[in-house]
Amino acid sequence: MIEKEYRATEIEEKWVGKWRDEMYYFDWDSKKPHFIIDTPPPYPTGSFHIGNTLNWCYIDFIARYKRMKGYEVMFPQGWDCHGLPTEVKVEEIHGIKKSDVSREEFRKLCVAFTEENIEKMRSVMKRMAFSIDWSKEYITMYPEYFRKTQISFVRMYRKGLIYRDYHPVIHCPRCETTIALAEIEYKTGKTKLNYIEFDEGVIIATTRPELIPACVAIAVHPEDERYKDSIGRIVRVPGTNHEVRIIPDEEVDPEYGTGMVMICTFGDRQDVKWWKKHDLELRDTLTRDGKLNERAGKYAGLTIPEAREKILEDLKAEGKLIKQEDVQHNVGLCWRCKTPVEIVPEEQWFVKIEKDRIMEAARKIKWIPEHMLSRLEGWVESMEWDWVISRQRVFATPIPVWYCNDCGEVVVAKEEWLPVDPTKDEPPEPCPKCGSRNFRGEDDVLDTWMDSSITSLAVVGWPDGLKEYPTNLRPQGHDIIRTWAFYTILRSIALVDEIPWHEIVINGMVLGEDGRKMSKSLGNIISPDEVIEKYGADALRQWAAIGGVVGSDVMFTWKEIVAASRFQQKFWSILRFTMPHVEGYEPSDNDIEYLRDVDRWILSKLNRLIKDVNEYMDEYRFSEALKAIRGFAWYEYADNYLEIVKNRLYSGGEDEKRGAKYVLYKTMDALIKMLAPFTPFLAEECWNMFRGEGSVHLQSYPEADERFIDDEWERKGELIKEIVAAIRRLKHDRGLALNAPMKKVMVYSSPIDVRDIAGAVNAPVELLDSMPKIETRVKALKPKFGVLGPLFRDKTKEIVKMAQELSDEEKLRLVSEGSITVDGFELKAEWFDVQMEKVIGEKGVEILEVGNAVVIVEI
RNA sequence: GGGCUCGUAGUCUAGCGGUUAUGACGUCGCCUUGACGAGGCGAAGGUCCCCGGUUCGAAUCCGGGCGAGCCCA
Repeated sequence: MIEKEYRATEIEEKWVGKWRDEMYYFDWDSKKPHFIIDTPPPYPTGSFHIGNTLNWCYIDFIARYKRMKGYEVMFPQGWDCHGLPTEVKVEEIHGIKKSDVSREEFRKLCVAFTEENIEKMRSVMKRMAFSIDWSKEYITMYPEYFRKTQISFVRMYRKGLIYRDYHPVIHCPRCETTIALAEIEYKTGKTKLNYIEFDEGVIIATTRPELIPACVAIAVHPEDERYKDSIGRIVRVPGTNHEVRIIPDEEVDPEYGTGMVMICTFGDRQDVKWWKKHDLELRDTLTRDGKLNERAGKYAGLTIPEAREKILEDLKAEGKLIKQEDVQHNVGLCWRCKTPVEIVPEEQWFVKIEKDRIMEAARKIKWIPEHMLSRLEGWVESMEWDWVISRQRVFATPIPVWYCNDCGEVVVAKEEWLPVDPTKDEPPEPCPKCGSRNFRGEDDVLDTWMDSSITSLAVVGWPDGLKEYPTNLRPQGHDIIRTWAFYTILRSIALVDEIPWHEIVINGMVLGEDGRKMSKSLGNIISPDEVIEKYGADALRQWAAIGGVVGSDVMFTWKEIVAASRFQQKFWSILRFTMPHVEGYEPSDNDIEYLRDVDRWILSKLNRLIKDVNEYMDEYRFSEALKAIRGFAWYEYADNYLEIVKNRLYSGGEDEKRGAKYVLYKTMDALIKMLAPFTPFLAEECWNMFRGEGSVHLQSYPEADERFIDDEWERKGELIKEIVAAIRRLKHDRGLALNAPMKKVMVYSSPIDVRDIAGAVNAPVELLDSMPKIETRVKALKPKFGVLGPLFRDKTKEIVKMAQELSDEEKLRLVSEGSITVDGFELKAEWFDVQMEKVIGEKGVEILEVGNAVVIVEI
């Protein structure tokens, strides 16, 4: 006997323990068509969050579906390990700064920390039943992988796609180190906006007078009438012999200060933008410890605050400081020491961005949803400079380059030397230019996106033989179209001149129950573990499928989880009902002749469902697929079909049962299989009960059997269903139990099989050849004493008696005509509550109209 | 500020030129029917954001407005 309750969490844990990883291993030699997925390698934060869950659910639905459709599916899993957050976390945990220990030592701590985090996330992924091929796992911080990153660097360098140049970086003058954008803290403060005269009619406003020696241009808005004539003019920078030009730019705000702005290298990020855009000269006036250098002339050697004071003093003396006003401004501070950060130019490594080639490739890829391509398009068009790939950090892939200390030659590693860490390894050959063995290793490292943008190549064996390319599918979030998707396309065409994948499926973000993005500060975060613990992984997977269209943001709601787990219980009940009836039954086409109208009807509906679901799955429309399956199982199959055939199954003869058993078997088989990609645990448990052997996940996906799809059968079945529903409604309205027996049911309609109606409504049913004569009779006239009393006082009783003594014919006339005159007295219908009834012969009946059929019920 | 997406019942959502606008949750009645009360049978609930246009016909297409969200500055 099957248990009444479906205990999701218990059953799920059982299967997590039983399933073997080998079920999902990808075999290169398989003759089946291959389907290769370029799975996102998440950052190992230690927690697999609900956003990841949504993304991986989509991938798993696809992977499981494609496997059942006969594909050899590769669902690999990688980990994108390098990066600042881990460095910060490791410093926190060990109470150190990365400069306190050797690079090697610090790296080791990061690796150990990351390994722990990966393990935590892996266990959630296994608990979620993601059908990952763990034998294909890659971890970007390990030499096997970062060798690939380094090879990609070397190859692109040799192709002229990577070069070295000056580029601004953010620098903390106190820590004397470069920091990342993410490491800046912003603080609002007050400062003075200084109006400074450079030349007659050229007054600029600046909050950074100490950077005047770094001024390389002056900008005005091209439409600004005040300065139209000044454009192109050359002026001398005060306190220097340096001359700069006045240039036009739309981004100058004419309302701020004088509408004339000094561009210096570099005061802020806007300066960097202008510097690039107008191809301006570079005047670096700061030393790395926060002082002015020799380019600042007489101010050289002063600290930034000292220089500011001195310069203002001098300008004032010359009468060039026109006025000063208080303004609010945002100042960027080093997150560690709270010193204001500076932007300084440093030599950096770049990857060339070839916009046209990238867009040409992007357009060859199928984007789902389509409009996501425009996000990439807009991004590519707006890019202002090449991709800076060097970072001043430790935990990352080393740049495989040395500099010759004797002749300055840049020595890029040969591929066979890789992997390598130039901060500790020497190149195996002397300097090719001067023969020196005296090198300085590059201590900048690579941007993490350099690791993760070759995943599509790495999963198919590159660079040690590219087994198959492009891959089939990239699934990822829309938040990283401009990064991960963009960089992967760029690198794929740069390295192998081919698109990375045929299709890209974009998932949305997960919103909290309040409809806002999940965040710690809003306190609306839900962790997958919490949901799994309460309702199990299948319920969470159903939420992911049904929550929304692929690509749109999806809200997390507990009620959706509850609805999902209710469906699981319902499906379990269906199985529980089915099992005793199909015990020992083997389906055979010979049983088709025993099918009755309702059997044909539900089989047609089932096969239509199979057809639709195949289509939805092919188009990644998971919510429609699962909705269709759930709707059919619950409302068509359970509520209607099973209710109708129940009686035949319990009380019918052996031959009568065969048609129903055939349906039960075929339906159960198809439904379990179609649920398998969505609810792998429930499906497996049901399969195990139903078939007793094998795994549902190794079965073929149901294909529609066109023989059974038939509009005519559906119309007949639909009519039977409607008739049963109408009779059940009648019983309900009369306060009768739904299985209460009735005297007789007569059906006048096009020919249908009424046998199953009899069982379902518990009454003999007769199909009529002709419409019987139905008459209407007044069943009762109930006097309204509230009306009669005031009118007739003591005569009331006589009136009532008179009415009741009317013949059937007279009563009918009273009702239809509104009054009748008896012995000269006019009786009015409005004095009575009238109850009518339909009669055939002498028997009172109920007449129900169902579509074109008439149903006559004798209760 | 730029780009993209979205405004449909109390809430969330489907439909994206043509029947009575889909479903879920919630609300309100009735019912322990031999799988399921986490169930069954029924009911109420909508200016399909606003204004214009195209069309025989617009929730659906186009333009404008208002509002929300996401990504990037």
